Amino acid sequence: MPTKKPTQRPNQQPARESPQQPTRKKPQVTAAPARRRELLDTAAEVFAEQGYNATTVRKIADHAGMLAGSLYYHFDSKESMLEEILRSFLDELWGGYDTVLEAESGPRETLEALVTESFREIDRHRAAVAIYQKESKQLVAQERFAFLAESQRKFEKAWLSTLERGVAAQVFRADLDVRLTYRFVRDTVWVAASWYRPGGQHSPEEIARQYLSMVLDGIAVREQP
Amino acid sequence: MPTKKPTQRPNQQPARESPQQPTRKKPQVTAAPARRRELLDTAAEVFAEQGYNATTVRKIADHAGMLAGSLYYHFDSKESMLEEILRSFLDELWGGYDTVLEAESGPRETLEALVTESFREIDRHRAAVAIYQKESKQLVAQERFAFLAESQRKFEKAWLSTLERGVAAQVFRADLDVRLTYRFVRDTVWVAASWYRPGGQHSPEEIARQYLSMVLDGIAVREQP
DNA sequence: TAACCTACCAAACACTTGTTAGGGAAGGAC
DNA sequence: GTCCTTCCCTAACAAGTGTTTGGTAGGTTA
Repeated sequence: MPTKKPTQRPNQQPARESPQQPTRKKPQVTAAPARRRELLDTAAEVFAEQGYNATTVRKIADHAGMLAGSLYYHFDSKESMLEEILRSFLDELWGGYDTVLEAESGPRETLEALVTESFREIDRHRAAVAIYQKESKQLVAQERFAFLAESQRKFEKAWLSTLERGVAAQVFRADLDVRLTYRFVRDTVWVAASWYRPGGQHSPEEIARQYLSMVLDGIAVREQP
Repeated sequence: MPTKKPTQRPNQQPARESPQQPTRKKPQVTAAPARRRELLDTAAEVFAEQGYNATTVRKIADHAGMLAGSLYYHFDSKESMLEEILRSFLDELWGGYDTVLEAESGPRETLEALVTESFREIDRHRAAVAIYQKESKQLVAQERFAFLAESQRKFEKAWLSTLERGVAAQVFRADLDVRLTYRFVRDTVWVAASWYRPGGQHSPEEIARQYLSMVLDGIAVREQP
């Protein structure tokens, strides 16, 4: 009664380059990643829109055109979907961040690059970012999501050290509480994921430019000589 | 911490013959507000900490030292608790905002007053603000929570007009997208509820002061002799 | 004294939740 | 053809969900 017509989709390649062990019924981790990613993407959309707890596996299955039980052919559990979504997002995020940090530019250039990179990630992983924002606080308590805490520590260290370098180099103001500034910049950037829509009138780089202009120079008109 | 699980499978059919009886007294709306507020406060804490959907009425009852069913002596439903929490918060918020707006000060003073008032509300209604931040987006769709949408419109109007007045008066920069600036300021302020803890080392006014300093003047050092 | 009200408990109810077994259609491999 | 793998469906399960009903201890009033 509550089920819809399952949509048949033209199948793709049966990529099979690695002969499986005789272990039965566990294709989840090694199966063809195409359909897997597809399902994870739709799951991420629903998670982001309705919240993780309010999202039932039946809703995800609906959006994917299949039934709830069928999801368990691809994934171990609802929670493992969430974990994989967040993991792959953080992996890519840190790929970009590490590149920026290893460049060892000046503090202002580093901050600009971090902000720009962040908006690019929001552009590419809008759903994952929204989920991260909403749920990470409750998830870090679980052992399974301990990698979130580690990421947060790295994150804080990267931003704080950049800000402190800037204060030392006298390019950032010294009269501000650095931790407050950190939270200010961090939140300012990431909250954008809640309203940002890819394909809008502003590119990620353009948004980053304006945000940086506000954060660095403020919104007040400067007194001119 | 007594936890029982009396769930049973087999069906039962107890005698049930309760015809039209005089409707039971429903003191929910008119009862002594003391206990009511007490329960709403603990409910708000749990909602804020665990998220509305992840919070069961049994958890709320646990925190209040009673059983789940007993909550229904005071409230109609779980949802009505949420509604009352958000309603009373918004009522007080607009009490403060309207006072600021009716003063009709200059744009910069108005913005400063709005930000300061916002941090005061975060200080007084931390839980409600956190709930509002997390859940309002999904709630506005429901007719019951239409008052959230109305509040958002008023909110946006108040901030946007203040910013536009400031641009016209040449106290705020004209080269920025006003809507982007609005979201920037709005998010910057309210996200603070996610990490702010009352009784910390910074008073709401002090936090407002530093935030305003960053938003208005930026975090970069100004070039000055 | 009895009647009444307040604020709770105890126990269930109907429904939803994530999850699991078993099965089967489609298609390539042999 | 037969075998095997992939991918999904049908149909249930047990635990958990918000909520309702009836009852009751203790205080207040008549």
